Amino acid sequence: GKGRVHLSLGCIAVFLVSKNGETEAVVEITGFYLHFVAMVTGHRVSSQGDLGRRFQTPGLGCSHRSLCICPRWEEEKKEDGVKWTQLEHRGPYFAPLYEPLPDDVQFYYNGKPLKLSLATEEIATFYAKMLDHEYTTKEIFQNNFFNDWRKEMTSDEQKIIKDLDKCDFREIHKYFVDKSEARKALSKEEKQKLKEEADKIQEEYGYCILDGHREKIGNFKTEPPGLFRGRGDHPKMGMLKRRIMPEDVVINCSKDSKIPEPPEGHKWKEVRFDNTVTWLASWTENIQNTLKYIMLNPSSKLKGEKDWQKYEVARRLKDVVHKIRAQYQADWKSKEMKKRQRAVALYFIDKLALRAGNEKEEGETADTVGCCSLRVEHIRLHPELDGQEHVVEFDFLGKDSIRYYNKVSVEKMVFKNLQLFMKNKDPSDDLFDRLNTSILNRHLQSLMDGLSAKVFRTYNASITLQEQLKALTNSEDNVAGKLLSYNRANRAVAILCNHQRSTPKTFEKSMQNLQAKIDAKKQQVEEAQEELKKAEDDNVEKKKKLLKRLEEQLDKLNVQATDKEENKQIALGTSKLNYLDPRISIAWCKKFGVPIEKIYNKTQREKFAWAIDMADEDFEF
DNA sequence: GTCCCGACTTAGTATACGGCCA
DNA sequence: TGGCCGTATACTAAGTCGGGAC
Repeated sequence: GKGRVHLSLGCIAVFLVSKNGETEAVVEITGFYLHFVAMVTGHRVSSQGDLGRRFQTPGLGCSHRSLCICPRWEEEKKEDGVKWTQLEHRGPYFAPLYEPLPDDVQFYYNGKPLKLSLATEEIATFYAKMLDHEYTTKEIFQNNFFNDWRKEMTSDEQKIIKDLDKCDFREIHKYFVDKSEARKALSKEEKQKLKEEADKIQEEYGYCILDGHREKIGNFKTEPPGLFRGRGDHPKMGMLKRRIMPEDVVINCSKDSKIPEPPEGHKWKEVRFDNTVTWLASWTENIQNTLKYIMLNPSSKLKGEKDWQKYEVARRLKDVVHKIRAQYQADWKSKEMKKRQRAVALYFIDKLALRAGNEKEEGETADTVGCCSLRVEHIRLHPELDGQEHVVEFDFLGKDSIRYYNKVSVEKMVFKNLQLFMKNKDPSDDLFDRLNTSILNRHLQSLMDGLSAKVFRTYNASITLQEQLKALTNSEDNVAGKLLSYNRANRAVAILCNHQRSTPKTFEKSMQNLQAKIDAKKQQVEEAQEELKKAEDDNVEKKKKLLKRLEEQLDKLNVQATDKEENKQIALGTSKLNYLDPRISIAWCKKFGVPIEKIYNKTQREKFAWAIDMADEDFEF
């Protein structure tokens, strides 16, 4: 035919069958691989490859047995903004109800046991569970908790419990510690039973049917009540997060589907049939008064296509980025202050992969900033520093209160502009006082369809990976060596995007373990060398072989240690999952003979199924 | 232009799981 | 077989961004 058909692993034959003047791709398969790209007709197929059809494991509503060729209506392009034509699900799975403490587990006030009402007791257990967490030592946390707790007390309790310092939760705390120990110590059979129960819930509530396919839901459980744990210096830490009731929940599904039943004796807040959104249920949480949603798992077609689209936008940026850079450089000299600020901010976003930086409501969240919301106090200007000219020193808290610290040598014009922007301002004033994210994004949109600040992060992350892989991979290396190169390329991106993690608690110990292994291996290598020297003629080859194997093993361990050390405080996962076009990695795997499983685990392979189907070794971002 | 909100992506950490070794 | 350890998954907070009201 006119199009190309991509064959996936396990695919043994493709037929094009004409039926009623329309052609269908019929795919015969072997083994388990049920993901395909095949082009069902009526569809334009570009040589780069449309996403095409990903055939899926058949689910409810699908009559095909071994693979699923969707009914025609699904092939039709949906109207603008329409996300689905059919959506059926069971509604959320609610957090288990509170189980009262046994009578022998007591709360003490001022040294005396005090029996609490059920509601008061439940909230007390939230605090008790967190007793050995650093949170409970913070004054804001304690105050917020105590305030909210008192609100839920009976008036009698309110009269007695007036001082958190006089509250003794230790017995309750111990009860929960013991309980979790007991859970761990359960026999194999008991654990198995628990697992089966969880699987049953997953099976019942964890999937929905979307346009004829059974799709996995991302978060099908409502969030249990507890104490809010914000990140960083959060003014609301310790506040009570209420229990979500069916009466709080809005259900979204299709009109003609089986509408989920609320739990007995309850009703939904609302049932709506909105096919322009992708969520299945929503509720308003009480801490920030914002909406929370139940949505699909990243493995779903809906999410996959969106993800693919995101990378396609970033690839389009690649074509125009030179022009955009030239323009913002020219704008550094603009007569309009507004334009200059926009141009400098965009330069930061492009060069340093900063986030856009929306305004935040003061006092409602931790004080964090992004590019547009930078304040004067967040940068320091050094005309000269460590032998470099025009150095900008950044020091601020970004998303999740992760510190961004960086010293960057910038163009002279940028430096001068920054001096200008900071003139006559207080440290707490906005650096870019004539700019915000909506102005910036409106401008970006005018430069390229679909362009916004975050696209630069995606683009720069992906292009960096591609370049680093090219620079670092040595085709002579063994798989372990190639993987080290991959991790280093990945790490370059994580550093660019400032993806950090706290050093794992077990880091030192596991490093020691690894070092011990290395030492032991070294010893073995030395011994093998001795043996080889002493070996008789007919034994030399054998000894050589052994030595070689040991040396390779030692090599591998050393590589592991290097990798581990370099990764100590850097989180690779976030960029891998959200910023790096998976087709780059897949192409690299194919080109250098590295199994994809070495790069992506099962969940990640499911998420990136679209890319695994699509990318061949020549893929270029 | 500003403010607000809804929908969606991106983020780090806590915990569960499962394989390996003594 | 039980405990240890590294990895995978669960969890949910915290961003981005566009659209509508004013």
